[in-house]
Amino acid sequence: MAAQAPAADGQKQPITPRSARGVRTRNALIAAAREVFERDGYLDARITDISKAAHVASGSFYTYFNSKEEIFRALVEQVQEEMLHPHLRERTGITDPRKLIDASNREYLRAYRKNARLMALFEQVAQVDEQFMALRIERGNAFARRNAKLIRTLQENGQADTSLDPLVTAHALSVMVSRMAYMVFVLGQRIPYERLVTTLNTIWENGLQLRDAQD
Amino acid sequence: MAAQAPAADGQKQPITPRSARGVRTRNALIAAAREVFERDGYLDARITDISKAAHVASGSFYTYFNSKEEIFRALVEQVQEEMLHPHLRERTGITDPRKLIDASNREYLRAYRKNARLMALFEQVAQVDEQFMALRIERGNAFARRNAKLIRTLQENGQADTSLDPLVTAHALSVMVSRMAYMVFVLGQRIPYERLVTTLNTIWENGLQLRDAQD
Amino acid sequence: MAAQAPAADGQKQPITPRSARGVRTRNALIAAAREVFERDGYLDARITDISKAAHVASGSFYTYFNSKEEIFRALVEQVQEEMLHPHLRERTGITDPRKLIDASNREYLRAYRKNARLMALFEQVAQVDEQFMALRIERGNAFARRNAKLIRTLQENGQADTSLDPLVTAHALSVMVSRMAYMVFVLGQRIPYERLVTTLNTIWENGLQLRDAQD
Amino acid sequence: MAAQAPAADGQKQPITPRSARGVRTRNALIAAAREVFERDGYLDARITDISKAAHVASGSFYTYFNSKEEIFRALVEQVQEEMLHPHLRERTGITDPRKLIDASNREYLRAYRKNARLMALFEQVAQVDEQFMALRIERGNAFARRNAKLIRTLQENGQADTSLDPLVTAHALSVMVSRMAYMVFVLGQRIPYERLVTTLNTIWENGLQLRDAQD
DNA sequence: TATGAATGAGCTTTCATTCAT
DNA sequence: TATGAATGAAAGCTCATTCAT
Repeated sequence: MAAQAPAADGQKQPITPRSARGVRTRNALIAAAREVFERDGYLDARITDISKAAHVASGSFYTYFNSKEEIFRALVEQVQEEMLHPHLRERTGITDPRKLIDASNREYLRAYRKNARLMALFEQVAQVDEQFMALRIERGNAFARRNAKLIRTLQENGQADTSLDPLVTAHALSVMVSRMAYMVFVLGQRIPYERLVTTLNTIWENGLQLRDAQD
Repeated sequence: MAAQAPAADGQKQPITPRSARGVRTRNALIAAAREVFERDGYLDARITDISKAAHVASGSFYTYFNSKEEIFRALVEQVQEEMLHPHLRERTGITDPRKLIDASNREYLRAYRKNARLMALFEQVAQVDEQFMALRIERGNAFARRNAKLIRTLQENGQADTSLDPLVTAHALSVMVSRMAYMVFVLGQRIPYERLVTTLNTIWENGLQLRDAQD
Repeated sequence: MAAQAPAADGQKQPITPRSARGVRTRNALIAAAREVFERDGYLDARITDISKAAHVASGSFYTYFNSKEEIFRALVEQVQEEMLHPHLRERTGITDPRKLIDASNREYLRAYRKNARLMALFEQVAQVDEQFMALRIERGNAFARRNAKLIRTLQENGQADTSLDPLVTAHALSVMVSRMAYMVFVLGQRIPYERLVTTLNTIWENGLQLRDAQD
Repeated sequence: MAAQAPAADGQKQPITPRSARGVRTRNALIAAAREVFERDGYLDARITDISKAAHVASGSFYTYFNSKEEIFRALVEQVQEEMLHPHLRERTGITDPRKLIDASNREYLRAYRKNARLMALFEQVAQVDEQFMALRIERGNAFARRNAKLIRTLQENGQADTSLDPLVTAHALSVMVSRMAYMVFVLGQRIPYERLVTTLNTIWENGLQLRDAQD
């Protein structure tokens, strides 16, 4: 009958801010975290520095977060809201596979380039934090499943190589794109943007042996 | 604290063992490092633990290495000797592109699977140590350049899609394979081995639009 | 170990206390440092012991200082404020050279005796820390220059041996006094105080061949 | 009846070399110690470095010495033999006080300058090693007693100021000379050599109010 | 809520000294 | 005697986390 259980499960007290000031402080901390993480890397970022960057006393950090992991997760959530779009097909109505592939790749690469420092950070954290790694894996799987469905449809329509395993293929083509994005935008491999897009598009299309519908 | 400069004759002391016993100890340390790194991860590995695993006193570590980085590098060098093979084509005499692709992918995936924990470790360290990352990039570039040359030849012989940029394509197909290896053997994505090989082979072949020589 | 450079914004963290409590702690550390330095000597003093003597945790030391050198320098500064007096002549109005010499020597020896342990410490640190040695040299030079001026005036008035180089003489007579102070008050050479003063006075006077103004 | 007691008093076994090789090694170590001490300072000198400089295995050090102190003492002894001269008066037959003072000061300053690095070292070690400090004190006292005797004689002959305490005066004039030598030859105070000698001579003579014998 | 100082576990690193060969 | 590696006690220093105000 208790409307609100008293949160307490042995942990401390990370608050959900009640006052406007609290909200501001919490947001300042998240913004500062992003700044410090991107500048120093996740591992070298000290909680102290985050507080300092947020112009907040070092102890105040613990009013809202229990650890570096926790604020990182908060940061990820916030960023995700910004980066999350409804699915391309639904959004744009594109049905031509070639156009869909092109649009997807372009959208992905553009977003990656724009948030390159953040993506580098995610890559780093995945190597360090198992939970975050698990999150990425799950996200990758979901994405691959979606693409697998598309491939399967194309195969059924006689538009794609039926010898390919849809799910494995979806994984392979996805990691190819994301890894190239990493190589170019994070590691700085010098490949002109348009050539990158075109090449990836072509490998997708060739790889699937995409052809126009038989109808 | 020191009135005078610290004797400075370059670096510290790490020696190359002169006695048989020294060689044994150094090797024991490297073996222990591998064990500890694979078990605890690079970041959580403590020098103390490496010494302990090698059954030597903590200070003995510093007889041969100055830091975790340094012993890691020594480990990499040692492993590389084991893993380094002459190039496949030269070694096997295979010239048929399909067979070459198949043989390459099989060899790579087999080696990756066999050393999966080590590869996971490398992935982690690359995120943490700039020098090591640079090393991998350079190695990746060299590998891609070799493959690009092969692709260019195929294009010239009319055996491959000439609209593809050879170097970018080489990079893309390489990262696809290596990243899938990571996904399967390190992250544990459940994909049957043979299906993995076949799918990757097919994407390579399709991707390049490989066809038999014209003549 | 760090992939990125360590945040680098110059030095480390040593802060100037903002709160009253902070001031107290910092002072407690300096007082403890003096205690430990005088007891164990500069070299054998461990930072741990200073913290212990100040009744703070070992890490608290680093809130205010980065090293033993640094706290030593803070100690010196604090002591200097206590020991610094305006110049004797200005202060007392004494003009008779004999009286001035007597007053100077007495004042110096009294202060030295009072702070003997500290002076011993300074002597030790000068042998160990180049910066501190440099400081003392400069101070000695300034003192000698002042005395040299006095000597030059006396020579011009026909009250002192004109064959003497004023600056070298000033140095020589100064080190004589300070070194005798060290010998007696630090090393424990048993010379009655009054005899010490009288002898040094006489050597000064004789040494300069001091005589009454000719007028 | 035991002709040779077995040395053992709980300490280890520092040997007096029996073989020619042993003598050579021991001497090489002492020479190397001097080199390293002068280069790095006493405190920063590591036993390891001394062995290295002597081209001897690190463990061999302990065949001849138990510690840094011990080899330092051996070094001092060896150096002393080189630097020890019979007393000036006996040696030269000089009796004129002025000439004697001049000869003494010149000899002292020349030797100091020649061995400046070593003298700097002694100064440093005295601040660190009580036994060595005691040694220097005793040596200084002996020297002062000798000079005091000379002063007393001069006073009795009416050639020196009888108001001076001979022993304190001897100390004071001695430390003046030795400290000026330190200042010039170790600390690098720029005073021309001849001016230094002359000034010190004059202060001695004036200080004692030296005059020709009355007879 | 905010502040900023205090805490102390945890790891690194050095080197004098020992010891098996 | 000589060798050169092994040992391990001692400090140093960092920073996440706590806490009194």
